[in-house]
Amino acid sequence: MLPLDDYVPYLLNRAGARIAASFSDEVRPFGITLQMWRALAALTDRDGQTVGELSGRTAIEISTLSRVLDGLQRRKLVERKRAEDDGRVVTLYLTPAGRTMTRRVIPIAERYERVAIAGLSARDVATLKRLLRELYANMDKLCANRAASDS
Amino acid sequence: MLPLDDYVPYLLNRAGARIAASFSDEVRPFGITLQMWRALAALTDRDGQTVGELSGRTAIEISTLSRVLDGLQRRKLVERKRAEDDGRVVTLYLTPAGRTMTRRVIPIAERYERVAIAGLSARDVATLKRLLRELYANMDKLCANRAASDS
DNA sequence: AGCAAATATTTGCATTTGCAAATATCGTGA
DNA sequence: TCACGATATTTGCAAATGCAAATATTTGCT
Repeated sequence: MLPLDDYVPYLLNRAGARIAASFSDEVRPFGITLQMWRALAALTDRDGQTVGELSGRTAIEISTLSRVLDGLQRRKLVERKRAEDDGRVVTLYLTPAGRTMTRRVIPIAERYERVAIAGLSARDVATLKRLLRELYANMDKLCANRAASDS
Repeated sequence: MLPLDDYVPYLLNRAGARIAASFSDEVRPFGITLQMWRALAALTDRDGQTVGELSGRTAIEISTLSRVLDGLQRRKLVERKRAEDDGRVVTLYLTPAGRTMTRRVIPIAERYERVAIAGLSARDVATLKRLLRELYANMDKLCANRAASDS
């Protein structure tokens, strides 16, 4: 049979959905959505990324991301620049207001990290992070294979 | 600063989004969505659940779930029954067609489990499952606290 | 140089989502 | 028993999402 509580994708989805819902509530007062925050955070981490890179890093579907960026741009938190060397590519930069927004939200994000891993040992947390990264890499490989076999 | 690749909610969201997107592609040919599958799987695990219970178990927002159930009912995969002892409650049952659908999709789900955890030791997998369950419980506590303080 | 294929991003359109309000039923205390 | 608050589910409506097609630019081939 199907032991649901022992099935990794289910556990992952469920935990992810719960934390996403809570965090959405937290950033709403700032006038941004969870996806907007995820894009902002990824841009804070590294400036000047392209839309495609950002999509890969955040796992936000690229056309969705394009509209998330519309919102961020309208709110003057992010700037889009057409790259000079390759006119197809759009590079993304935080505005000063975007940086301010990030500074304000980071404490909340840090609180969520603490709440999420409450009661876990440092060793467990390190393991969890490593495993989530490996899992992501595994799914990436699958995507690549599927893309290759579609052609 | 914000070491994004070391931040649990981000890693979780990212891995969850990626696996969800791939799995959606897999169940689409069966005419169902990922959320429909998650509901079906949870009902296979235990029959006769209420809408609220199912929402809690799947972390699908309850009004969304209500409409997911509309879809499942229209496809004759799930039946809604008003409970006899409490007229507010709706209990949910798989139809034979629902059970057939589940039987067909389970092999795909099992393949995804294998792909997701490829390269991880049995010990690591056990740890991952335990940690994901604890994390979910932690977020549940947070939700409960927030709900209490809102009143 | 010139054109077809490849790559990056955006947009059209239909579906899905979720907050808030509505609806339906139950439980409790006067 | 009759209101009134609590609980369970559904629905209204606006926003978010994602597939497929459109657009814009570059690269490779001749």
